[in-house]
Amino acid sequence: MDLQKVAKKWQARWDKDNAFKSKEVKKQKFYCLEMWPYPSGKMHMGHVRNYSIGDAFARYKRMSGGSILYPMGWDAFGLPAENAAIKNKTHPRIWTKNCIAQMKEQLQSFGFSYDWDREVSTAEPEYYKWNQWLFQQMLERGLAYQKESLVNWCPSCTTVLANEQVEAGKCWRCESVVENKQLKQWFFKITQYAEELLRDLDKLGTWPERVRTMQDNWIGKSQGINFIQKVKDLDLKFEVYDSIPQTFLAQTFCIIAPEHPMVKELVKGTKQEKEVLDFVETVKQKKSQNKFNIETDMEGVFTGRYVDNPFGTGDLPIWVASFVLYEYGTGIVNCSAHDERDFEFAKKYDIPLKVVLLPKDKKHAEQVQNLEVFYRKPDGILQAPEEVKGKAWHAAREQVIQHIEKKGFGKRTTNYKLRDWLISRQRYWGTPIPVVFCDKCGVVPAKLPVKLPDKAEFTGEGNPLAVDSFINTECPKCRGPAKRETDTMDTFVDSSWYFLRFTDPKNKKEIFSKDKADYWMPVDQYIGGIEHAVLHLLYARFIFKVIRDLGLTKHDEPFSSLLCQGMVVMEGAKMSKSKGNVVDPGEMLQKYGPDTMRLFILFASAPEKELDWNDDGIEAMHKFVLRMAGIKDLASGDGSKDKHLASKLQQTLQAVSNHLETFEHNFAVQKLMEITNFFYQHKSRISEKARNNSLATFSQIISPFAPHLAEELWEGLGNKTLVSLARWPRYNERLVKLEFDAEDALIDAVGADVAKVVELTKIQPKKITLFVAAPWKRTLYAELKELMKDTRDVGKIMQSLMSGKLKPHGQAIAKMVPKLVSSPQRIPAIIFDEKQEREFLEGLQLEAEVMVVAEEKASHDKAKQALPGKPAILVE
RNA sequence: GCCGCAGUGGCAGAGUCUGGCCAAAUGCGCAGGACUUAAGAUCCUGUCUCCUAGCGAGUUCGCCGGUUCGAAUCCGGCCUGCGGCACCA
Repeated sequence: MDLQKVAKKWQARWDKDNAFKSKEVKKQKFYCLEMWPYPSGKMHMGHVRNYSIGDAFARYKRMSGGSILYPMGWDAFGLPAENAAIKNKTHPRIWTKNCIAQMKEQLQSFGFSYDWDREVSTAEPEYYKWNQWLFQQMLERGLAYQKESLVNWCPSCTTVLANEQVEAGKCWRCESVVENKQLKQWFFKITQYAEELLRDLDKLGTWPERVRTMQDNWIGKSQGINFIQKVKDLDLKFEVYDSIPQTFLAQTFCIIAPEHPMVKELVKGTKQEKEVLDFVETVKQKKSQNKFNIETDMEGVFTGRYVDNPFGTGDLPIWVASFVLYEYGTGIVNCSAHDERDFEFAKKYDIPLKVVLLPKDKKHAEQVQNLEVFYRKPDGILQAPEEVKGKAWHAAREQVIQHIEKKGFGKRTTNYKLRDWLISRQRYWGTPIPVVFCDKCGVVPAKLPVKLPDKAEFTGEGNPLAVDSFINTECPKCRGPAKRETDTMDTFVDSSWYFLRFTDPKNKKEIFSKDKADYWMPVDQYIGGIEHAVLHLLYARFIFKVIRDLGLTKHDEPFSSLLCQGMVVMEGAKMSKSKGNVVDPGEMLQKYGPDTMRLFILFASAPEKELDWNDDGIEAMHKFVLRMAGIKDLASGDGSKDKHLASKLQQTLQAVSNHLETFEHNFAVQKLMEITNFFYQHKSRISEKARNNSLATFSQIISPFAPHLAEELWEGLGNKTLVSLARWPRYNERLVKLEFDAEDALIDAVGADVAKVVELTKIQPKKITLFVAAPWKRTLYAELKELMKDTRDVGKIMQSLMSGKLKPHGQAIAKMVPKLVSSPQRIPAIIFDEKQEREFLEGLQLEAEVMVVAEEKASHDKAKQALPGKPAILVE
């Protein structure tokens, strides 16, 4: 079979029949979505994996009935296109269009069952117009705002970045060291949704735990106290935030971030002014070049000012300290001996310290008291305030907070690490931020859409939008002269609501129709890389909630179920050009065809785990695909295994269905291998009729994994329809059970004739069988039935015993039996050998009634002797 | 440092939730056989150790200990590896 030809043939047929078109109909809906790609032109293995997983699931759901939405589109704005344009002296639009065309062709050659009628691209005005509309809605509601602040600047991308896009001080895209700059930028007020974003994580029970944890950490909620403090000799008040306020009475000094504007006010006119401002400059310099290192640069200067201490424990000197985070809390912190950094800082500058927390160990306590060592442990004993004296640091928290509130020192406050989302970018290839600046009217929403000007120069120097022809415009309000915003939006904004546009991609009047969105949303299954655990997945949740608050959807969360597939690696290392271990899916596709590729990628690893690519593996899978294709040509046999085949097929169907539901594709493929082997192994005992019957079901269940081969097999059986649209077969419980016939017979037999049990269990002549049943009044059959059903443990034991596979030692049985007999469950049968028998009889001391069934006269006599008065029968 | 996850045969990777049909699926690799002039492909068999070769015995699932008649599986401690966050007071 020419697999390449087969693939092309069915792709053309699907296309011609428009087979995968989705409709809003009165059926159970299912929205399956993969994180859409940035059109770089070439797919990488990660894409293939992502979409193979998604397509298998979508195809399965489609066959299971119901209406399915499975769309695809392009996250087409972004830096690579612009950089490519600069490099190749072309226009990003042209470059992107080419890339999309290439990538679409590749996607289609893999046979993914997308509804291409819904294709959208963020770089088209039809799409980004609504991006701009959304921005203006947010602007109107104060959710989009402009602010001058210290921001992350990537010198290589020549644009600012959001906090989420900085990883360990480096740009997420190009890994350049990020600098700090003071700039006026546009932000989205994601912090307004911090609490809800955190709380609703609980609704996302089917999301991977680690994604939820990562978002939880990123939002970083903490609860503590805000102290309101007054500067001595100045008419100046400020707040400090303390999330661990138990040791507040140990506070002996106060530190302020160098970036804090209050520093200037504090030192104005003092003799420290110059020294402090110089220090501030040095630290800022270091930070902006990212040369700041907490280990070596823990420095500070005294401002000459004091806090008028409200606790009555002496005034607190205010220092400017390099390590204070301006962005967190209020940027000013009260310090005590019970924080490691503060302790070290105080030691370095000889600032007095006070201790309110001591360990139980006396020697240790003395060291702490003498400030020889730093100390803070949850089980440390608080010495102050009086109200909690003697209590543990950890346990006293709530009480201390109440004390602080009662005294009026401060008030309970919640703090988040989450910062507002910086969305402006100083680049061309993105959605223009749709505002104009008018001298008269201020910031005014622009008329939509604000199209990207086609004529632009891509030199790599400066923002191509920052040219007069684009900037100069007219104010929509007063018709006077005005200037356009030249920044574009972070492309993460584009992709924060695309799943909604897919529900109504061609709408010219609205961002999407509420009815259609309400029908399809939320996305039932979302699939994509873990690298977006915080970035895209947090932004999308935020924007979705904003959209809800605009009244455009009734749901709270966009993605009810999430799967994060693992990376594709080679020999343990991430595929990268520099390592030279990149496998090109295009080449592989040429060589093996789509079915082999898809099967291999699904089989090689569980979806959420790493996938180690190896060439032998795909070669082996290719053989397997050919093997499946060859089933139909096998010589047929006498039919003695037909029933077994039917049973095996039903088992496979059941297993594959379950594995598909739970994304255990690797196991599903394994089951397909097993049954394929069965066809081959027993070909001489399978009739042609049975084989063809089975093959029909077989082609249905391989359809999500190897759709092209499935169609070919299906057609080969005389079907004119598409197997991709066939109904997923239902499994037949009775047939699944066929394999357990032997056990059923056993149970039936036991009811009729105890002796038969012995026969059925195929006991060796040398062994004896003991049935311990209490009370013996009821038939063994009833006992068995009850036991098998009601108790797991005994049921399991029963199964093991009956199949003869469990052979516990006599001693063990002796101990086990009384326990079981005295409990509501009873053990009806035990099989063991002579040696065990002896141990058993010696060890057995039970009150319950016992019946002995022995196979040999000697064993029978022995048992009777050991258990006088117990019924015993001999089976020969 | 904090949080989360994992450690099973030559390799990849099941089994762990719910203890016993577990010497442990499946695939790769390896060995032998059939077919073939041969190679490849394909098919079959074997693949922890020992032997008298068996519905045989022994030793295994990171290490140590505990619970249990019984532990890869449950509990406690330790070691190792991975991921995320990290100057958040």
